[in-house]
Amino acid sequence: MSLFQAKFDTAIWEIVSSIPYGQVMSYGEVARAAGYPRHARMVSRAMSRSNKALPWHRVVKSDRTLAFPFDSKDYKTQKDHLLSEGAVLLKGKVIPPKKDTAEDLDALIWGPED
DNA sequence: CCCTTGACTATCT
DNA sequence: GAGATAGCCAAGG
Repeated sequence: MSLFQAKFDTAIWEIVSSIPYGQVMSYGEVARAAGYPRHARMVSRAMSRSNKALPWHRVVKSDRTLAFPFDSKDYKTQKDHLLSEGAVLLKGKVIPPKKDTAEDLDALIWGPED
């Protein structure tokens, strides 16, 4: 295992573990927060290398859609986890369950249909 | 080495 | 907003 992976993986795992219940971060945001800008594509690799239980389902693409193919099993698994945490998928985009701001209520009530 | 592969992104049309 | 395009960068063949 390369030295890069050793440090990179640890940094990534820490950030992913810090994502609050029901919330999400993009691969690029995680990479940046871990101190590795431009390494968005490495984030998924670091997560799949983890043997511990990581809330990987809280990591999505920069446009807030899921990274897996729509018909894949992984897509369904991730979606189920997010839904169970109170999030909602609108037009494929994850909407976190914050019900205390007018902005989010507007998104739920007036946002585009399915 | 050179080439290909991604659970990616920003920036054009 | 949906494609296309060009960067991105470690791994593995």
